[in-house]
Amino acid sequence: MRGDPDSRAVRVRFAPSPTGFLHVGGARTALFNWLFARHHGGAFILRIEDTDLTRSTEQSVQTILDGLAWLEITWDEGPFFQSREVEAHRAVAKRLVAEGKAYPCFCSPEDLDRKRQAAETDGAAWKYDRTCLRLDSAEVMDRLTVGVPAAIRFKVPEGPIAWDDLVHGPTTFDSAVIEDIVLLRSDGSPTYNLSCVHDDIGMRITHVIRGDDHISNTPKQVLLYRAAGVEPPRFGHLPLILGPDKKRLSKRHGAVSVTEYRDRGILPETLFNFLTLLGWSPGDGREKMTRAEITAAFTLEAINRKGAVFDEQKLEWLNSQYINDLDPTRLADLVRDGLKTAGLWSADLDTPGGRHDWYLRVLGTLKARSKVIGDFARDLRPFLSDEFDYAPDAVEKHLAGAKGGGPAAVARRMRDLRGALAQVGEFTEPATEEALRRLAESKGEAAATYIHPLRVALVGRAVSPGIFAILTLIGLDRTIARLDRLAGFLEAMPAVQG
RNA sequence: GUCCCCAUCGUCUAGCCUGGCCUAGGACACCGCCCUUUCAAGGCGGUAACACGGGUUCAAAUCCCGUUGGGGACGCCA
Repeated sequence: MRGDPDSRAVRVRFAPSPTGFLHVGGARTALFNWLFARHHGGAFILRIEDTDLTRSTEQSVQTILDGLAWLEITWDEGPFFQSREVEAHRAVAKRLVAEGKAYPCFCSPEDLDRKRQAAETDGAAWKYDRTCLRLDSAEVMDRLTVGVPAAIRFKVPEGPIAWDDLVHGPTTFDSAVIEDIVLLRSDGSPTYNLSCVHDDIGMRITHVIRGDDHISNTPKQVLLYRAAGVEPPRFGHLPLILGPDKKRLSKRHGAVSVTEYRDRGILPETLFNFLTLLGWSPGDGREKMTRAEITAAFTLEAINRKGAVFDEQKLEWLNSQYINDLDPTRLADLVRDGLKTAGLWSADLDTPGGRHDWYLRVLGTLKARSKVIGDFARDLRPFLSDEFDYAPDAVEKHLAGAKGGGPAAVARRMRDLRGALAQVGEFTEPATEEALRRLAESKGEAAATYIHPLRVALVGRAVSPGIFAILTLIGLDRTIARLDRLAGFLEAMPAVQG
């Protein structure tokens, strides 16, 4: 009931201020609006709230647009720029003054700051003291004609303010705790609450869905709707996204911008799905869902009232699931840039007939254990280049360790293995596996004592996909070369170790 | 400080509106076992929560009140 849209077609908006990047919190707000619109076949409108000219930048607008596009949160109308409506906003403020619902305020920001600070040291709550409301009209005229800078304040009427929140249910404020809202700054520029209400009316917004941090703005806006003689839209306040310390997610928690997650190798479908699960669930236990499934299941009444901690580990888990589902061609597209910066890229990886098919097979074996796209540049190195280091933990565990009998014993096994592998007719997984196992058996040793050092020789690490898959992907010649390189390394080891 | 919001495993949540099916279900993480070739992946299993106190009721995680705790807002920012 709470969330059911009435007979009017649903019209919602996302209204970011372009003063930085697209924050995941903002993205989630956009997402829920988008989902609500799509679920009800309504319109999703994008409005850029750039009324703070000193902080708004064109670059930030672009970043926000890019972030939304990347997440495929598409808008039906806009982007509209709030700054274009400035004249209309001023007219509204002037009309309110004429109607006696607002008044000029000559208090300087410095004066107000001083009073605020004084109140704070007294431990008292600060609220504008209406100094300028008490001015007689002659005094006001005098100051205005002399050109004393004046802001316009809305005269907050007495009485309770209530609305039925789409998420929280009935919510009430006493107007006694609300100070007279500044509508126009002394330089004549409109402020947030005025602009927001005016534009929402103009755009015929039916549901305002935004973060919990806006709850205290809502009574002010309800007042402005009343003053305009317009029925307010429905309001729904989303719980905040929190950091691990349960405080509002912010930069000090690490990555918070959509772009950072993209650059780190989180897939857009992952972030979309994950953000959706922060404060909402379909109620039937499903977690990994397509956007169509999410859209179909989405309702506002299923939204939680409690803030949700952004769990990076779960995000990466979800991402690993999505990576595993990726088709090889798209995966190759996603990995390409990372390979280029790592200097591992060559055109024949993309050329059918070149190493393309082989490359796709390599990607296929690696993807099951990858959490982020960035993992691939690291894991692909031993396949695309002969230049890679032996990881210290792998050296210690499988080359130097007493378990393998020390470097000399390892060297002997690898020498034998080199010979055995060279004898293999067809260099396939079963054939190489059989050769290795037969060798180990003939020596009365565990296959693992051959496999581990071999892995270090081939990829330089203690972890990898199945060793025989790697072996065949790397091929006989390069395997031999790598075993030789390992032999040299082992020989030098005692000296290196001191 | 004032106002507002919130309260189920460490985390995301199901259940709450319409009390009984809840000795509270799922997922991430963690631990163990299996598979095995190490880690991972996969399979199986385990540890782990109704903040507290009153009340209503035959019966409360679910309804009411209070306490405590947490968060947010208190701008001529949006």
